[in-house]
Amino acid sequence: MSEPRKLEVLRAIVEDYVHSREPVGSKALVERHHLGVSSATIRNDMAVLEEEGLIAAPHTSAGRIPTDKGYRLFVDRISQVKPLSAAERRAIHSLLEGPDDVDDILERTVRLLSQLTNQVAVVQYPHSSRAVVRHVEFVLLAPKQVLVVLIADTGSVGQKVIDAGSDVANEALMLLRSRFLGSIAGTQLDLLPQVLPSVVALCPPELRGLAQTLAHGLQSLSDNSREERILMAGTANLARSNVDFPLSIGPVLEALEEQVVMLRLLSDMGDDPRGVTVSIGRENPYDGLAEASVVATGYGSGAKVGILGPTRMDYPTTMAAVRAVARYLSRILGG
Amino acid sequence: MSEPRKLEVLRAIVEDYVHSREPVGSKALVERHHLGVSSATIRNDMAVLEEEGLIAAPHTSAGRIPTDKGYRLFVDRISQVKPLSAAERRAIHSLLEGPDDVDDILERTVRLLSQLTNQVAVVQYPHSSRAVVRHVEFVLLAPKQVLVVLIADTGSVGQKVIDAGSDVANEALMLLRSRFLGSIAGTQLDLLPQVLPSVVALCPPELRGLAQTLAHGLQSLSDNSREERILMAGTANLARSNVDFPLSIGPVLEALEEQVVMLRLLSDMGDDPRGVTVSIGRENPYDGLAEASVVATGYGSGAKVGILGPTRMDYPTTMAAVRAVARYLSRILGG
DNA sequence: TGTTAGCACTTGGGCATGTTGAGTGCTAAG
DNA sequence: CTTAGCACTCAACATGCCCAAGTGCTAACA
Repeated sequence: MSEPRKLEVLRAIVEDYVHSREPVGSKALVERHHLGVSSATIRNDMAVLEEEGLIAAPHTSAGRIPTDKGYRLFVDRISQVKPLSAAERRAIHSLLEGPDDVDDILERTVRLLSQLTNQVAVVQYPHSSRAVVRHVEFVLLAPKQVLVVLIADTGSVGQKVIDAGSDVANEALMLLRSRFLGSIAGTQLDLLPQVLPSVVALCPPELRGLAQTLAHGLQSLSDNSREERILMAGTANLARSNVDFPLSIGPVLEALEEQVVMLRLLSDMGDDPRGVTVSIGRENPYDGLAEASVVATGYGSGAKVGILGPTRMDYPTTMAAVRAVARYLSRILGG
Repeated sequence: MSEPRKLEVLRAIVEDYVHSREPVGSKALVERHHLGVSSATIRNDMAVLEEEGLIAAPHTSAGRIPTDKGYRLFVDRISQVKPLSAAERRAIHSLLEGPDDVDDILERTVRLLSQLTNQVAVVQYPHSSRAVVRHVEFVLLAPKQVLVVLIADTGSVGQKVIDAGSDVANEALMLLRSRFLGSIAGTQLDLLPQVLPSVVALCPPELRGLAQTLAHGLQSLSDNSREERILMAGTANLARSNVDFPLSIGPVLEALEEQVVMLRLLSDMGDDPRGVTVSIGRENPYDGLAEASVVATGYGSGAKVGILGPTRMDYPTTMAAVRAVARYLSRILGG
């Protein structure tokens, strides 16, 4: 038995199955692909593939479908990246236009990616650990309520309403604002916990209580901006692509709603800087995603973009789309 | 035939059907509810109800199920609000605790409401048309990039990165900041379009170009904050509640993803200040929601909260939950 | 006039049975 | 190592049958 042909057979099975959504048999295989051998030979090859756990038969007399392991081998060794169509290139390119606002860009990115792949697209907000404090603002909303705003040089803005406990004088607030601003402007967000206490200590004693509260607010804002968030689009694709072949959609929706789960998932995936990473079926750390695959890659300074879909998906095309989108995203947001 | 009994029969049908998910027949009806008459009588009543379009039979020899019109009559005239359980009250009450931040509160609200009702919960951000400018901030991110921040007295913060075209001096920016701040602090957001031009006109000629750009940014921010957004949770409930009985979930997910559709839907619903409004099945203006119902009500100063679920839902309980949550929400966010 | 019992009729769902066709594994020959 | 041939398996489909649930109608009744 020839090793190359065995792989060729696996490829054919994967491709046919992805396309037809039905178990594929030896006969159909020789007809649709010009492998130069008979169906009997294919059958032998398939028996070997099955022994190796790369394909499986749903029941005795049906064709074979790829296993998770089979898909894994497929994406690792067999598949070649498909070039994007002109229309797709154009669509991605148009991402370059429009406002620079991070939220806007990410929003459009997920929409685009979900349309491109017909899957659920997910994007993680850019990491801001290297972000630096640019501006601090305290705004008195009500006698005892202060709005704390923290602006980073990345353009990300965090806001939070805090309860001061007692009435706050606007002058005091302005004083504290310039104190804080003077001391922490230019400081990395993740260094704030170390810097803030000393700022508080230097405040006039009568303002120290308020300063403490405000410092607390600022810190939780910086935590918050480091706390990663995700954006997604295309959940309807889950329902569409599974009319015939039910990947049970409930658990998947649950996973998608739990940002924590998705974040964990994305960050657990290796970060091969050259290409996209794929996590297939039961490889996923979350049970609800046992029938789903995630195709993701990093962009910019380490955040992830990707898609989630049924294990039975068109990996080459999907991978190409994810990679292309990530590249453009890096370019726009600046590496 | 007695009119009250007819309604009683309809109520029984709705309740049984919601509970069992199966067409309900005359015999089962007399067994489960102590209507004082025989099944034959019920059959007569049912024939009338069917003639009036309130119930329908899926096929000749099956029980009846309520039509959209039947549900409508049910919620309008028959159903009585169910009191919430103690646990539910407690859950809602705990909403009162925790930070005052609008985003946080709304986030927790949708989660709670989706758990309470086992449906998809939706909440509209509070209207801010009456909001007033509290603060304006311009931050130089890069030589030609300015971050414009607009803070309203409601605590809502809008941000936007704008491209200045040419290099910007920080001093100029600070000057403009105090000009703008002085002129528009206290102005209602929706009056900005009228006020901003005069501010620009009063600027020193050499800064007028920049001022114009900034004014433009501010205005689009105010538009943006008036532009309404929604938050939702519990989409997984769609899948769960429909394992047996398929409301085709795809179109519904699509609708949910299109904020425009949902906003339209919510605002099209009347705003009965005393109670919740229900839109049933084909009453919905969006085709994808032909098998879905929306239960919503206003809170605070006119924004909506509600849930979306299959037409076959437990209206009394759901309505009670929505109403209760809306009340608490109003209380927290202030009327 | 409204209610009831009785009954003939309809029909979807469950079940047992039969048939088909795709697909397999094995064997023996090339 | 490949191939043709063949017996075998089994899901999917079809057919026929029966049953239970449910209806509509009619005639009797209060």
